[in-house]
Amino acid sequence: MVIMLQDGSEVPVFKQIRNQIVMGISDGRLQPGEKLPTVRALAEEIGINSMTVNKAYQLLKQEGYIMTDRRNGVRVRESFRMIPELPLESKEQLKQLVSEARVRGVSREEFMALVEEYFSAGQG
Amino acid sequence: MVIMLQDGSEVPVFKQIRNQIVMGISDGRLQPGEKLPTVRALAEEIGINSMTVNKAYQLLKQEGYIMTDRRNGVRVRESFRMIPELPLESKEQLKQLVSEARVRGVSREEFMALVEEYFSAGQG
Amino acid sequence: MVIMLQDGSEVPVFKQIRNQIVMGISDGRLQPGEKLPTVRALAEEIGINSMTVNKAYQLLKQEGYIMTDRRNGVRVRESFRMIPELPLESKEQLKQLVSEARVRGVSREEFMALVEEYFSAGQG
Amino acid sequence: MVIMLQDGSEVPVFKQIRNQIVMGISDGRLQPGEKLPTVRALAEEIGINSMTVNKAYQLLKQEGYIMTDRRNGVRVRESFRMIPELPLESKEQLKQLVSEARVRGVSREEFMALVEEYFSAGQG
DNA sequence: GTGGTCTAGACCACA
DNA sequence: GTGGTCTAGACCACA
Repeated sequence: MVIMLQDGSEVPVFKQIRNQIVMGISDGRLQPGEKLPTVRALAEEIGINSMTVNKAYQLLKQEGYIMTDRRNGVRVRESFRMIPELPLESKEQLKQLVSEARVRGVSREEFMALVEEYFSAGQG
Repeated sequence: MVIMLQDGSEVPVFKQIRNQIVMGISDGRLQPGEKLPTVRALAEEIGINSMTVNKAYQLLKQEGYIMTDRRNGVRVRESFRMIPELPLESKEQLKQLVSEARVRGVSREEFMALVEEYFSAGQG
Repeated sequence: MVIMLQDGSEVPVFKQIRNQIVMGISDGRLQPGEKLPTVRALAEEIGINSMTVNKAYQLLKQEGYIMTDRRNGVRVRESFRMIPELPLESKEQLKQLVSEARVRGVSREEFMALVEEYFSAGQG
Repeated sequence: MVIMLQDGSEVPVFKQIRNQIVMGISDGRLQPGEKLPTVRALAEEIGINSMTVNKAYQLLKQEGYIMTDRRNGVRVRESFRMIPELPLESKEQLKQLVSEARVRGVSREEFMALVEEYFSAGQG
């Protein structure tokens, strides 16, 4: 999976990496148990410092998405055993996005269509 | 409308203010043409630096949600003349939220239900 | 509260800081809502890099013990709303310590006495 | 006795092996004088590098739990001749665990109950 | 000033 | 080689 950094983004680099890996897992480009590039390899590939990759991996590990160990490098977790619910913070973000849509005159249907589209991405 | 700042939030204060005003407009608590408190008044009410409120107002003005004139202070715009579409950045955020939901095992239906709920908030 | 680093310790510096702050909260030397030193101040006081202090604070924040914001600096959280249970990892550690004690011939009573002593430290 | 490695654990493999053997001795699954598998045999059984098993055995030997001789291989010591006291480091760990418990609202009684449970494991 | 991010570079334990 | 830690130093947005 290719990680693409957005250049002028507000989102910090380590968060962008984290986000893209979560998306990769979500749409099936990254399979459970699949090996991720080593900290150094990814750092070199993207052209950033390895501490930054490390930070992204630490975050993903803490969130339960990946596992790191010195024997096997970094791998996507086999099972996520998370509560099947959006975290509160994500709900707040969604609420904000809906507000945004409403104010701008985006209809419920159009918004739903977007959600549909994103939900169907990747593994259908 | 009361602005409530979240204490330990990651979201910067100026952004919180901006977000809550957009939500207020979205759910009808703030009507088109309605007068907003002055920068100084709001700053005092919330107990923060007025530079921060100013920053929020500047952003809202630039986004086309409010307008200021020297005689009438700050008011919600009568009409927004915006393209009825989510900005690209918001779309990206939504995509990320959907990924997050999918990875966590939140179903399309549950996600849709949340969207429904938020869309119906306020002006129903 | 004074943070004391152990020199030759296996425990990484950022973890030592984290541990001592948790102990400080536990025994009442750090009160809910109390202000902690700034990242830079603590770094200088201990004589280490501020990134390391930052790392400790990030961890504490993520665990829900402290709050950081640009207005108020770093503060101990008012309420912890955690599940009143030891995390699995801590239970495993305790199990290991008990094994250690048993093998070495430390009696149940002696072990309990230690626990009592530590439980009574500080706020009695 | 079967050694089970935890996959994504923070605890290094050699330490996991050491810990489990100590627990085995503690709860009676390993008897004084009992023969342990050779380094190579255990390494093969677990599927790891024999250097790692060797490291675990070295540590156990140095701590006085096991002994090796060329003729009889590796065996659990008959008697441990240790001071019946927890090493300082273990005491510090226990102190930290108690802090953790207190901060999280785990009562003295609940903590004691855990200790009881672990003390009673195995040989009752 | 304050927390947060990022880099270049070094070093370490583990495997 | 691999993840992890730490430093010195720079820079940024926010307040």
